[in-house]
Amino acid sequence: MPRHVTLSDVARQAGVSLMTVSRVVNNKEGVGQETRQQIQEIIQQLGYRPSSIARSLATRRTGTLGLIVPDVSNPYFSDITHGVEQVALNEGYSVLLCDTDEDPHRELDALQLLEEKRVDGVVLCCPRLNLPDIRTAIAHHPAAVLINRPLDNLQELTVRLGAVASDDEAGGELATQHLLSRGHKIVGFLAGPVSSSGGQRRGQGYRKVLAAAGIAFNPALAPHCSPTVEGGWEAARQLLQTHPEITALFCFNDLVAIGALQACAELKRAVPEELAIVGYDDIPMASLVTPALTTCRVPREDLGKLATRLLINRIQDCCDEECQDLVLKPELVIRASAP
Amino acid sequence: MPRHVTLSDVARQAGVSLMTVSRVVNNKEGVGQETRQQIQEIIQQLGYRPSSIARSLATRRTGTLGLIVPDVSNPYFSDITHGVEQVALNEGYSVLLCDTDEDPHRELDALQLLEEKRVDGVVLCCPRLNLPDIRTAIAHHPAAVLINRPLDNLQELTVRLGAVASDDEAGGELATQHLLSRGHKIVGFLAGPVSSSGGQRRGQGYRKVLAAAGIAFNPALAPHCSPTVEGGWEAARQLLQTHPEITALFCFNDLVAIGALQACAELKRAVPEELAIVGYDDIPMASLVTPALTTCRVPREDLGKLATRLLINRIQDCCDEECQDLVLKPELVIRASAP
DNA sequence: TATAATCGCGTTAGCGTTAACGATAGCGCT
DNA sequence: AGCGCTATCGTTAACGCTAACGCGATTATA
Repeated sequence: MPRHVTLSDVARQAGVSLMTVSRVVNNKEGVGQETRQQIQEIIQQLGYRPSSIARSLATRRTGTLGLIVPDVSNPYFSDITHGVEQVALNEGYSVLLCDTDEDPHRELDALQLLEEKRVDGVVLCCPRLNLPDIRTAIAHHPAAVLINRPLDNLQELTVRLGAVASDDEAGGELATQHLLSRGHKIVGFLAGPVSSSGGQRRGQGYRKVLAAAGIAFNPALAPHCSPTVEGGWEAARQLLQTHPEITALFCFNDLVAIGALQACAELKRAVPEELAIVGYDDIPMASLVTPALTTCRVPREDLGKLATRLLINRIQDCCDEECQDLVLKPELVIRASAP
Repeated sequence: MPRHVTLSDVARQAGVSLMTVSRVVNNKEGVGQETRQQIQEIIQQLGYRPSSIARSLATRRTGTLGLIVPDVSNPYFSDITHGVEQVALNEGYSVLLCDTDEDPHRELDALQLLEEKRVDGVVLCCPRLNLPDIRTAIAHHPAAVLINRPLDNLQELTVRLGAVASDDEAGGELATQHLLSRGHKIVGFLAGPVSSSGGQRRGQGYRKVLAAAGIAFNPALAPHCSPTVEGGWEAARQLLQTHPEITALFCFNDLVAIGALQACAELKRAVPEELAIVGYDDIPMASLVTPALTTCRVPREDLGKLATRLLINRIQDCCDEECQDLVLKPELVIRASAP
């Protein structure tokens, strides 16, 4: 590996000054047509590539964003990542990815790492960290956007801050409303983990719609469960046996809904004829099970895209007032499991 | 945003020279116990964070790896990404992610970008680029490892090179052998896209095992199809109607296999009783459809991990001869669709 | 014609860190 | 005392680039 070609190499070769070459490289004005072309040729010929790090040191900006996710191999986060990547690339930024493996401690480490790398901003996705730690770690960054975590009282920070989230309450309303509009009176809710704030918000939507329809909320119809196929299977089995009067089921997420489907198959309850099922997220799998799942589509890629646009706005300091704390509405996708 | 604390700030505050502080920061020897402790305190107190870019400029290494994937939102690649991330973090590297959106042109751009960013090495995952372009673009990088692309005649390059891949031929053999061992005589093969080298290698394994069993290969039983659920559905419908004597089907990937499952449901052919089906990849969905898919598990995360270890070896120049071109064996996962 | 404005390019001084070498003081040993 | 050795610390010069200013020559303006 011979050492890289530098600006001065090019300058010497062309018989001009450093700055002239620099101006050509960066497409800045102040160079004559003739000189410019000549320099461009020499750049080509020598295979010169500007050093991003030297430039960063001089300009005090890196053109790099940090992205912190709990687990890229989770489709939920990989979709977000994909969205972030797209917008970043479009706007001329690159993305330094940090996978924390669902470990809050690593999240903190990542935040520090990104600080040393002097990224221009950070997208912090579904942080598992507690608020105080987020606060102190984020404070040193020039800009940051949170995904799926409310800003709470972080506004006081000097960092340019933003947040985007999907509106889980609206999602819960959407799903429940759909079931009621199809004539169901007794609607169960597999609520997911107790600690899930997303599940809580979906539950709020569920109860709100029930209340509006004059139906009393019955806690026995809304048991918690782990957010997996097995969790859904167990909870559905239990619920359907103790409360056979249920005609519709709103599930914490699609995996839980698939578990419920399996339980129905075993209990010989036809879906959707005897029991309608609605999931949440619209993961790719949702459309492939039989019957295909009616579900709430969370715009994951859009979350990533929006967060990144917001972040870049913050960085470039064109902070429109309106986009401080954005919320994306989910969309109901109607399929065979609850037509 | 006040400007960052620098080494000289700390040095001034502590009344020592720059280098002394630098030595403390980097845990190098040559500093007295007392001085060291005192400097550490000042570093804490001032909240000093070393600038990775300034350090990179001085040391000519960035501690960053480039990862190029066609699409992070594809579970196949997000699993690989996860593996890369894990090993990189463990070894003290960070990862600059480039999502090319399946566009060869972007792949080239990414390679150039990473060059300007002066990454220490690149993992190039399932490149869609043609060989000459890969060759020239990769040549400027200090080190590179390819995933799922043979080195061919790239060895001549001066870059430290490596490659890892999953052994698709072995996978094809595994699947076909399993079906034959269960007594099947007439085994179809949904071959995937014509251009897929992976599909070709799986087909080689399929034919090899057939030949070994004294069964003549019949091209009519191995149609191509697009690598999607729909592609599998169409091809399976067609094949099963024209060749009802088939009792087993080996599919290009799990999506195709799921398509085949759907076709069977429509054609009233019971799986596995009347038709055994084997998929490929073992995506999360494979275990959730009914019946659950027997499939070849490709160790995606391991691919990423191994590639990264290989790359870091190359970078640190401890190139064991043996690990130039590694191949990972897939594993057969037996489930209900072909017990 | 004098004055100002513009264009094309060069000079200088950093950006924050480390490599390489030098310098000093203290210590043990003969 | 003289010698060398080590431990501790400082000095200098990069690393490759850009911001900011400077300066002469050409062109527009009064």
